[in-house]
Amino acid sequence: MSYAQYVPDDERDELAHLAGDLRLACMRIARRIRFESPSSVAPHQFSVLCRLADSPMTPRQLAEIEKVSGPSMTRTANSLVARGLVDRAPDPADKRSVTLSLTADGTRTLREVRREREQWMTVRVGALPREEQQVLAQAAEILLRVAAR
Amino acid sequence: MSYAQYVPDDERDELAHLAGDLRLACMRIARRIRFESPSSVAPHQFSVLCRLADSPMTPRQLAEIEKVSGPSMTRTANSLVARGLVDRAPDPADKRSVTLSLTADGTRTLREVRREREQWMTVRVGALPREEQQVLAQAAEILLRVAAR
DNA sequence: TATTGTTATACTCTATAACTATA
DNA sequence: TATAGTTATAGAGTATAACAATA
Repeated sequence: MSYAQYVPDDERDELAHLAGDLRLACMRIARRIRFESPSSVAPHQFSVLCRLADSPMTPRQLAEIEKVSGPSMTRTANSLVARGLVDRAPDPADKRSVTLSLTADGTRTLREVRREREQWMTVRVGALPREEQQVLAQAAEILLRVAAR
Repeated sequence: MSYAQYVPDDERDELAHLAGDLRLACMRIARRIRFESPSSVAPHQFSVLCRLADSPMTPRQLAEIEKVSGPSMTRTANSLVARGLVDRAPDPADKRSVTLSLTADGTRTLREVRREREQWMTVRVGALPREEQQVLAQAAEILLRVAAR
């Protein structure tokens, strides 16, 4: 833990305050986007579609990344396959394994859902003055790095 | 919708891009904080504790704010009352109504959970260079306003 | 008659344990 | 024997409909 090292009290307070504000803002925004962007795919389904958009994967890989159990991922995958958004193909090399991938319909649906969700943020950021948008542009780059750590 | 007015194409693209990045960053951060801050209270319980920390409320008010049904809120409140984090008191003026409020234990638990969640962000923001922390400090203030819109 | 809250019931997503097929 | 995936079953969360008590 990097807090063993000496940091003046007021700087630590400032950092804690900044971290607290950022966490609160991110969680509130995420919550409102989830609530206020009515979507045809549930959050856990959306996550899976996003992963599969990066690359096709096995159920096991998806379960590990999404931190859910194997049976849960089977269920989620089943619902997406049933809706025609995901394709389940047997692996020719290893007959125990299957590969999940987005269908054309899945790709289109994912794009639509993303656009709906972005709409929430676009409306609000668009209403801000130019200078604040520029601050957010710098912050967005930093926050994406933070999210990836 | 404010997009009826004329905005040059490249500015609109920039805005869409900024909004997209911000949404992605906020949702990823929120997701990781939820996943990686193992807490004894589930997300929906945490939300209710936060609301009750602001002020005592009836189940109906909570259900409306949290956008869940009455019976769902009854269930959530029951679990929190059973754990001693929330107190359910009959309203002397209107005998149909009850008032939910945090117990001392509930207040303490809420404070602990918040600290755990802030820890995730504190570690990562603390690792950034001074200049980036200053950008985030400006951004935090703006984002809190955005979250409140 | 309208409102507050609860109970009854059902659906979804989650998990663990047991099972099948393949390596 | 170990691994990939599914099926079986149960536990929480959600919802709607029906009910009780009170206004």
